[in-house]
Amino acid sequence: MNQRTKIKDIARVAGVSTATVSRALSDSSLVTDATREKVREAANQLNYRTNVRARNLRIQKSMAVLLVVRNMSNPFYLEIFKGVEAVARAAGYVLLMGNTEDDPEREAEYFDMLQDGQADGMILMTGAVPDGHAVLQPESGLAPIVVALEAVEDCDLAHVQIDNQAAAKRAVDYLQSLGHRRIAHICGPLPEILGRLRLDGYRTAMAEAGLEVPDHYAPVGDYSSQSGRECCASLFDRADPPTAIFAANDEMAFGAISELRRRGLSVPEDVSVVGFDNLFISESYSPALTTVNQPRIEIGQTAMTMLLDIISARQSAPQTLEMPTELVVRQSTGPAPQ
Amino acid sequence: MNQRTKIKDIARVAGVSTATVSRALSDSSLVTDATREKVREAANQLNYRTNVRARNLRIQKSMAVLLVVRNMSNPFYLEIFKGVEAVARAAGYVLLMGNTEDDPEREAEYFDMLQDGQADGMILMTGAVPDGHAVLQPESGLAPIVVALEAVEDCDLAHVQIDNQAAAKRAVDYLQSLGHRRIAHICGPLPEILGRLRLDGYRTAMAEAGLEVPDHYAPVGDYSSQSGRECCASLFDRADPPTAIFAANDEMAFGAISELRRRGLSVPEDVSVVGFDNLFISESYSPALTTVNQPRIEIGQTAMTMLLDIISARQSAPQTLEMPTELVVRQSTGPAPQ
DNA sequence: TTGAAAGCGGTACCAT
DNA sequence: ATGGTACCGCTTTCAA
Repeated sequence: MNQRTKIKDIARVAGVSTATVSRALSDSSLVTDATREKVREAANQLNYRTNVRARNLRIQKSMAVLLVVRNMSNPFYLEIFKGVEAVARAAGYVLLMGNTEDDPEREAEYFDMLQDGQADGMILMTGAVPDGHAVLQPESGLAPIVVALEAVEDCDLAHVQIDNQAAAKRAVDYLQSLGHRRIAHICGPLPEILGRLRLDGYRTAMAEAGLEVPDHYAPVGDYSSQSGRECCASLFDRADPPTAIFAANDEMAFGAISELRRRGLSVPEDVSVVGFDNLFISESYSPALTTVNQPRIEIGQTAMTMLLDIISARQSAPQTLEMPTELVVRQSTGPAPQ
Repeated sequence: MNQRTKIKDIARVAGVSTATVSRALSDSSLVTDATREKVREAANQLNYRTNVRARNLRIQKSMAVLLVVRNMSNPFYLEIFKGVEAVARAAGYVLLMGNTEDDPEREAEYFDMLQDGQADGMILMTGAVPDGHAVLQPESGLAPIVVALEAVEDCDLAHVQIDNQAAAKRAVDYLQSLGHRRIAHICGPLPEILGRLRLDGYRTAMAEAGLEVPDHYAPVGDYSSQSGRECCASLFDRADPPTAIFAANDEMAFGAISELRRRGLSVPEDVSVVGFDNLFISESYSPALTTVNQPRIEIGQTAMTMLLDIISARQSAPQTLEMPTELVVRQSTGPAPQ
C-alpha cells in the first residue's frame, strides 16, 4: 500500500485541525462553507479516502450485516440474497455471508460474530438459534436479528415469513378442483417446522374435502430432486397410486416428474404435479411447473428493512411480517384422468 | 452492548500488563507457560472475546475477501460461492458479497473498497476492470485479485478459468459423432469473451468436420431461458432447421427444449440438445440434459487458494490456472434422425 | 520474560 | 466555528 493520505495530512494542507477536517468531511453544520470547501479541496487534491476500519472502531459499528443460511448453494436463496443486498447496499451496509451446513458450532460462531460487533445485525435463514446466547438477551432493546422464512419459537425475534400452511392447502385445493381425489404429498424433512406446516396444509385440505389419506401417501424427502424421484417411486410401486402429487418444493417436484416419465407416465395427462417455491427454472421446465410462488426478492428486502429498523432502534418490539404467496398455474397440472 | 471486557480488564485481574495479555492470547513464545495459563484463566473467567475490529485496525488487515459477481441471482455462481466460502473460512477470512449488475460505478466501488483496505483481496467474476485503478498498480507485488471464469486482458492478474473453446468444440464433436450435420449454436452475448470463445469452439468443430454453418445457425441469446426459447424459435421458423442444438448455457438449453416441445418435436428423437454448465437441475430435467460440466466448487476453492497465496505474498507473479471440464452425456442427445 | 507507551486513523468532547 | 486531545481496543516496539 501506498502511504495513504490521512486526515492529518489534509489538516496540514488545509491549515486547519483534524477535528475540523473530520467535521467538514462529514458535513457537520459546525463548519463554515468556506472551510468546508477548503478542506474538500485539500482532500481531493490529496486523493483522500477515509479509512473505514478506523472510523468503525471509533463509532463502534461495523456497517456489516450477516446473512446466515444452512446451505449456500441452495438455489432458493438466490433472490433473497439479491433483495437483501439491494437494501443493505442502499443503506451503506456490506453483506457478510454465513454458511452453517447445519453445524451447530458454525451457527454459534455467527452469533458470536454478531455479539463481537463484527456485524451490526443478522438475517437468519436457518431455524436454529443457539439457546441462551448472550446476543439474544440484550439489556436494552431487541436483538438485531431477523428470522426469515423459518420460525424460531420461544424467542423474541423479528420474523418475516409466509403462511406455509395456507399456501400448501391452496395448492391441494386446486388439485381437488381439477377432480383429483387420490392426492399424495412429498414432504420435506419433518423435524423442520417448514416441512410440518406444509404437511399440515395438505392434511387439512384433504380432511376438509373428506378425502382419505392412505398412510403411504406422505413420503418424506429431503428437498433434493433425487429424493423426489425416490418418493415418487415409492408411491407408484404400490397399488392405488395417486393421480396428483404435491411436492414440498420444486426440486422434489422435478425429481417426481422425471421418475414419472421414466415409468412412461405423462404429466399432466396421467399425473398432475405441483411444486413449492417457484424457482427461476420452474417456468422453463417442461412441462412448465405449477407451483406456489414465494416473493423472494421482497422477502429479502423486507427482512433487511426490518433489520435496519431494529438497528437504528426505530423498532423495539419483535414484529412478524407475513408475505403473500400465490399459486402459479402452469402446464404440470390438469384434470384428473377418468 | 454490555460493557465488553477488554484486554485491560484481563491485565488487571491477572496482574500483568496489557502487552503480556496480548502476547499470551496470541501464543507468543515470549511468555512463560505460567503467565500464559494465568492470563487464559482470567480471560475465560471474564468471558473475554477479542475485538476483531480493533485488532484489524492495528494490524492493518481486514480478514475479509470480496466476491464480486455481475448478478447475485445467477444460479451458476452457487457452488462457486460455496467453494470460496469453505477455503476462506478455513483461513479465517469472512466473505463479503459484491453485486455489480454490470454497473461500472459499482464495479469501481468494489475496487475502491479493496484499495481502502475494507477487504484484503477480491475474487472477480465479472469481466470488467476499471482501467487504471490504483489497486491494479501496487508498487510492490501483485494486486490481490483473482479473476475467475472470465478473462481480463492487458492486466497482470491471476486467473482461474476453463478452456471454453475446447469444451464447446468437444460438445459439438460429440453431436457430430452421433451423426448430426445440421448443428446450430445458441450463443451467449458476443461482446463478452465467454460467448465468443464458445462460439469459436463451435465454429472450429464445424469447420474441421467440413460442415456448412448457415448464417442464421448462430442466434444470440442472453443466457436466459426466455432467450433460449426465442433463439430456438428463430431456428425452426425457417427452412432447413437443425437436428441438434448446442446452447452456450443450460438455461438457454432448457428454453430451447421447452420451445421444441411446444412445437411438437421431441428431444432427443427429433432434435438433440446440449447445454453448458451442468447446473444442479440439469440432471433432473426431463429429459436429463447433456451438458458440459464445470467443476464449480473446485473453481471456487482454487480461486480462493490462489488469492490467499497472493495475499500472503507466497505468490508474486500472476498465474493462470485451467480447470478441467467434461461432457456429461445424458438423455437430451441421441442419434441424428434419418 | 515483562511493562510502558506509542501508535493504527479516525471521532467527539471540552474549551475557546 | 475551530482547535486540542482523549479515546475506540488492540499490537508491537523499546527498555528494563
